[in-house]
Amino acid sequence: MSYSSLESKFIFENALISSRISKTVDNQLSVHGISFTEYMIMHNLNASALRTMRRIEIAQCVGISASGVTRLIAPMEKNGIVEKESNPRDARQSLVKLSKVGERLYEEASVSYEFCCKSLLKVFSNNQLEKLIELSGRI
Amino acid sequence: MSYSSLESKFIFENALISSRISKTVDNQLSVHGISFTEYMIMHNLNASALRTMRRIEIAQCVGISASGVTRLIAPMEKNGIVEKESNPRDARQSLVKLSKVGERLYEEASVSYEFCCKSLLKVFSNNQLEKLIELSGRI
DNA sequence: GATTTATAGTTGACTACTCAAGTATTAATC
DNA sequence: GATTAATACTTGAGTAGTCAACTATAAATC
Repeated sequence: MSYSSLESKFIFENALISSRISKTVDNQLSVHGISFTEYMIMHNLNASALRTMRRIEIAQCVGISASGVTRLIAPMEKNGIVEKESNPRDARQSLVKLSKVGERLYEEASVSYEFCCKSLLKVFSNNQLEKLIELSGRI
Repeated sequence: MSYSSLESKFIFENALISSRISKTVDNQLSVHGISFTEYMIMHNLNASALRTMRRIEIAQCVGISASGVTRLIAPMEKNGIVEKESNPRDARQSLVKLSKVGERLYEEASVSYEFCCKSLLKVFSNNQLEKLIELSGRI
């Protein structure tokens, strides 16, 4: 395959690689009944103060739109993974909180997720991984 | 944000970065009326012998399923970008050929694509890009 | 050469989003 | 303090795929 530049080559290959990665992760997480995006949300909720975030914050840190969050959170709430809370200071906001059930599910799924990440990246040394993270972080 | 390992950190960040990249590219290509995936298909068709490929080959080199190709190619055919051909040796196959119109559209879109890639990756030297391509190629 | 198995592609039903427009509320401005 | 502008979120309609089941054809096997 011919490329006009290194840049276009990287963009092409990155698209292929990351689609393969997210399919693998999705597949691995499906035994817990959740998607990669849902796992990312749970990860961010778990790491935040009070395990609570605003919907717009969630959108930003998983890279989807506000309406994407609305549609994604609805079934998670129905399944008891997250709970809806309101901010008494601002009635526009609808806060999302990781429930006890969600916390346990997150911990279980994390085992699969970690395993999956390690096996996807097993060819790399820690040094190489750090280099890769540093480089791609600049994009 | 806390991560359990370098591996999981990379997988998370890669997902965010590549979603941002493909949104940017999609946006840039939208002035030509095509998506990133369509551009990738045209790129592969243009690079192949006789500018013709089987649908399964297309699926593999852009990372989508066979049915995804069917649905993606249909409107491209309607718009005259590609043409359907058949293989006299194997009646199951339905070949896809880049038309003259498609070829010109590809060349025009390539200008935008190249520009977009370069501006996304302008922080990197050629050496760094090669390192990045080499490293991520191992995944 | 009939049957069984594999391959190429399509279709229906679904998921996971997107954008544009709308509602509700808060903040800024006059 | 009324009006305007901005923010937070939801909703309807649409896009870009997925998977499982199907049809058609070709290749392998008996």
